[in-house]
Amino acid sequence: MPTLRIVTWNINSVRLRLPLLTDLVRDLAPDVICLQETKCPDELFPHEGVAGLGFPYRAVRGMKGYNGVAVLSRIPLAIREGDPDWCEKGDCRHLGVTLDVPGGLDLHNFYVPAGGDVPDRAANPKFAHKLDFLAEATAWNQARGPARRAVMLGDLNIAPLEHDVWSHRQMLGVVSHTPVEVEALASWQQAGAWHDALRHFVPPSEKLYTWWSYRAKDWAAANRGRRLDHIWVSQDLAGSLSGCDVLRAARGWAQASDHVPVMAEMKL
DNA sequence: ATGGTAGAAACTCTA
Repeated sequence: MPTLRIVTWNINSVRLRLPLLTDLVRDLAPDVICLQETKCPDELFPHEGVAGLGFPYRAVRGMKGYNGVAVLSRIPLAIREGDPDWCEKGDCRHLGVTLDVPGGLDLHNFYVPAGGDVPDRAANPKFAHKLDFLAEATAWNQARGPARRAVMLGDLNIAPLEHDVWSHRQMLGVVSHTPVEVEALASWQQAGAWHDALRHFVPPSEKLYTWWSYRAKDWAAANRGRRLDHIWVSQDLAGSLSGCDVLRAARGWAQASDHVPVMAEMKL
């Protein structure tokens, strides 16, 4: 039974942190790596460096300065055509591919808008964009029906559960954990009947973070993290899940991203 | 109520 390891990581500049991918590959041995915030136009993507790490199949969707997603794979893949241009912005926040495994496997790599600082749709256009993006994604999944043989992952910029943040009470008014965002994410998850691969293994009573702010004096001592990065699988794959990992040590690497890699393993 | 840090890019935006 072939094992498939999939990693999602908001790398926060693929060119700056290309050397850290070596450490990620060493520590997690992924078959597929999904990146967000590559901040790199496609013509400048470091293809040779990534190929040298053992990822001959790559799909990239980047732009200058902001956003950008990429899928790096040991397994052949095809870029999905016809997926939406979210909020008609052309801003490189989604890349859908089909992996060439027996039976095929759809993989959707998302970078959901962060949403700015003020959790008010009327006062803050970035928050409105985040909610609109989530509503579009929900409608998209609703129209397609429950996902089958599919993985949905990325930096979703929402920490949905009480123990996905360091203090539920103190975070209720902070963008990423407000009730309106949490409800929107739950609607999306329900629309696709997605199964949370990390919480499949880690009980909801246990704290679990994938992001720690750059602004803390000592991120590890303060440990005021949030679980913003997610891996969801379709219900038909839930029984195939065989493990997961959050590479917390990556937050302590030299020139670290503020997000750490998150891995799910399944026996296909 | 505010500022703290980081990256890309280019004198400012986004997170």
